[in-house]
Amino acid sequence: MSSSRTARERVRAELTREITDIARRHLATEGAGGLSLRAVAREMGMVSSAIYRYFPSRDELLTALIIDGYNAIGEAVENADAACPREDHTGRWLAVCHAVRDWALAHPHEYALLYGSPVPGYKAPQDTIAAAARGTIVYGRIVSDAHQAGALNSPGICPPAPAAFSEDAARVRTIVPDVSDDVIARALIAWTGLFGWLSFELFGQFNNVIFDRTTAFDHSMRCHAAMLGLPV
Amino acid sequence: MSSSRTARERVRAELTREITDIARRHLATEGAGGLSLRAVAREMGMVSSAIYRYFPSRDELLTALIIDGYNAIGEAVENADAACPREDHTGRWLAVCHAVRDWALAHPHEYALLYGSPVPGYKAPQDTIAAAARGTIVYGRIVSDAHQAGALNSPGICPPAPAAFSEDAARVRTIVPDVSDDVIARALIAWTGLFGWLSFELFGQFNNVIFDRTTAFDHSMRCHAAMLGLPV
DNA sequence: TGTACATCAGTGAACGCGCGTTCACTGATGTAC
DNA sequence: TGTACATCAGTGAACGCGCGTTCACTGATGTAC
Repeated sequence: MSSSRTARERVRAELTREITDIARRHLATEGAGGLSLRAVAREMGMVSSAIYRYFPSRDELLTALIIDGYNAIGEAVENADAACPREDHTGRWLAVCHAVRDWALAHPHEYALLYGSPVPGYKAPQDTIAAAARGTIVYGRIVSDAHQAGALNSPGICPPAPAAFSEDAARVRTIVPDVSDDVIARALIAWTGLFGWLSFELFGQFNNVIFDRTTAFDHSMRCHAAMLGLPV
Repeated sequence: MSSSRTARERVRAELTREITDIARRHLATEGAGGLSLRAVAREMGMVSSAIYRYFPSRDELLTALIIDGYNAIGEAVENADAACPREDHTGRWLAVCHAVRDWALAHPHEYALLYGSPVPGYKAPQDTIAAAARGTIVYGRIVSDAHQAGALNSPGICPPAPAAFSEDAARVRTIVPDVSDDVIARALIAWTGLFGWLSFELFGQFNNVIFDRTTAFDHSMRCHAAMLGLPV
C-alpha cells in the first residue's frame, strides 16, 4: 500500500536527516577534513558499512552538508530581507549582512566549509553551485530594486568600470538585472567586502586587534552601502 | 673548531630548508590537512623518525610553513611598496594589492593556510602572529604616509565611525599612526576587501561568473583607494 | 698532532590508532496475485 | 485475507592503507686536553 511504502520511506528520510545532523555536529568539532563516516556510524549505533545504504561515499555526505549549509544561509538571508520594508534598501542590505554574520558566528565550521579553503580532494558537483546562488540572488534583488526605485545614487568617487569588465558584468547582470557596469562593479566590492570581513573575523585575523566586532562590522557594512550608492 | 662546528650546522640548516621545501610542495598538492611527516621523510629518503631530529612534531613543521608564508607575502609586499615613489600613495596601495594577489595565485595552498579556514586541531603559536603583521605594517605605513602628506581626502560618504569603535581604533593606530577613527575604519574596509576578493577568487566563488579577474580586481582596488580617500 | 669522550644524525622495528570501502550474509518490511 | 516472492536495512568480518610518535641502537662528527 502507498501508506506503508511511505512508512519505510519515512524512516529512511528520518535516518538520513539524523546522519547529516550528526555529521554536521562532527564538522563543528573536527573540521571538514576530520569528517569520518565511521565516526558518524558509531554515533548512530550502526556498523560503519550501514551508512552506505544512505550515502554512497564520504564525498556525497559532504556534498549534502554543503548544500544544506548554502540553503540555511540562503534561508536566513531571505527571511532577513523579507522582514524589511521593500523600499528600505539600505535596511535590507544591512539586514542581509547581519543575517549572514549571525549565521556564520553560530556555525563557524559550516561557514568555513562554504567560504573557506576548499576541502582537499573534494570536487564540488553542480548541485552545490545552484544552492550557493540562493543568498546571492536576494542580494542582487536588493540592488536592482534600489536601482529601479531610483534610490541608487553613485557617490561618484570610483573610476568608471573598464571596458574589459563589460563581459563579466553582463554575466552578473543575470542576477542583478538592469544595472550599469559601474553599479555591478561596486556591488561586487560590497559583496566580497562582506565575506572578506567575516573570514577575517572567523579565521582569527582580528584576534588581539578588533574586539567590538559587531560595532565595527555594522559600520563597515554601512560604508559599503554608501559606496554602493544607497542612502545612509 | 668553530669552522667545523658551522660545517655540521650548515648541513643541518640545509636539510631543515629541504624539509620545509618538500613540505611546502606537499601542501600544494594535498592541502594543509594532508601534510604528513612520513610522506616528507619518504621523499627525503629518510626514515620517518629521522624528521624528529629537525622538527619535534607535525605542528611545529606547520608553524614553520606558516611563518615562512607570512614572511614571503610580507617580503613581496615590501618590495612592491619600495618600488614606488614615496609620494605616490595610490600607486603604492595598488602595488601592494597586486603583490598580494600575485603571490596568492602563485601559492594558492599557502594562501589558504594563512587566510583560509584554520587547520583543525592546530593552535597558532605567538610567533606566527608577529610574522603575520609584516605585510599589514607596510599597508599601515602607506595610509599614514598619505595622511601625513595631506593626500588623504575623505570622500565624505561614510557615516562617522561610532564612538564604540574608538577603543579598537586606538589599537589599530599602533600600526597606522596619527590617523582618525574614520580613516582607520575605512582602512580596515579596504584591507578586508582585498582579502575578501582574493578568497572569493581563490576558493572558487567566482567560478563561471568572473573570468577577467585581473581587470575586475584592479578596478575594485582602485575603488577601495577612492573610498579610503586616496586620489584615483 | 693524537687520543678519549661527548654529542648528534639517522636506522629500523614497533605501538596503537583510524580510515574508506567491499562483500556475502541474515532478517525484516513491502508487493502482487 | 493469505501466501510466495522481491526489495531493502543492517551485520560482521575483512582488505589494505597511512598516520604520528617512541625507543634502543649504531656510526659518524665534533670537542677538550
